[in-house]
Amino acid sequence: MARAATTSDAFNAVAEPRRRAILNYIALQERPVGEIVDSLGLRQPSVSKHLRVLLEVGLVNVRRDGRRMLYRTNAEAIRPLHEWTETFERYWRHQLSRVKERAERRSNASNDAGPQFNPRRKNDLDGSKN
Amino acid sequence: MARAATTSDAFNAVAEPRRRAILNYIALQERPVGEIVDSLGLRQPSVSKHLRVLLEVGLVNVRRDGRRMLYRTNAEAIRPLHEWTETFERYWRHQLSRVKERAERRSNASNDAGPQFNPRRKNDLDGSKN
DNA sequence: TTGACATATTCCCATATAGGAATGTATTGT
DNA sequence: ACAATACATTCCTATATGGGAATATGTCAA
Repeated sequence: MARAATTSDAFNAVAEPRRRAILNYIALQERPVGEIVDSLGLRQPSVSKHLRVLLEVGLVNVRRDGRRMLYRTNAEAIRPLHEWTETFERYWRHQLSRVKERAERRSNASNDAGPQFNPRRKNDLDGSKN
Repeated sequence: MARAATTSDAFNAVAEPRRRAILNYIALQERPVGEIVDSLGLRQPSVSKHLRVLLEVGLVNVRRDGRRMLYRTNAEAIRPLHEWTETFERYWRHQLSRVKERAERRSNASNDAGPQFNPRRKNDLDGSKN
């Protein structure tokens, strides 16, 4: 299977940084595509495509105004993300102290797992086969 | 260009629902991989791969305990997501009322853009030569 | 050492991008 | 009708995925 579609939910849709930038930009006021293009320095087709994704997952609303299309963030659709992240809020409150403890212990003995992320290098230099 | 790597940041990493499930599961207590596998009903290699992604973006920590690897959510890494979504909180506070207004206006006249998402069907049935 | 247990990694592949370029469509003004 | 404006869509392509299956790696126990 491949990665889930960007249009499958808000989580996937906002994974793309430009889409977040767009959402930020049109959160307060509805804006025509052209303004988004100019303000964010993206190409027009690119913006249209991003807006399409955002529209499909309900993260923005549109309204036509003459030849222009006015888009605006639908903040309500961001709420699920907010709520999911919120469930972790109480954990990081507690963890701040715990991290400090670790750092201090580390200055003495070394009984931990070492670097958090230290994968075997892809091209190792020793002569091991494979 | 293709989509950004799942390991490029927390936003991309948590776009995958199973990774969120894992983060939820190991938020309170560190757990060995096998428990995650059993509890979430996923395959072991799959869980290992997801944990690898989460580890690369700092969303989990690991520690070895004998033959087992104990993983735990690093809530601190979720904070950026929380903060980003938080900036929209004040918007949905205001929008609840606005949505209601719309719905009411809709019962009378129809001056809006119609359905929010109503794309041209992919395989149209009329004889138009594309 | 050997075997069992716990995890990690590799290989293969169908699928979904996101950008660039080109083109299509809708709306307005003349 | 026609040109201009504002967007949307299509086509193409390099790239990254996530699952399945198989295999590798690491650790403990006898």
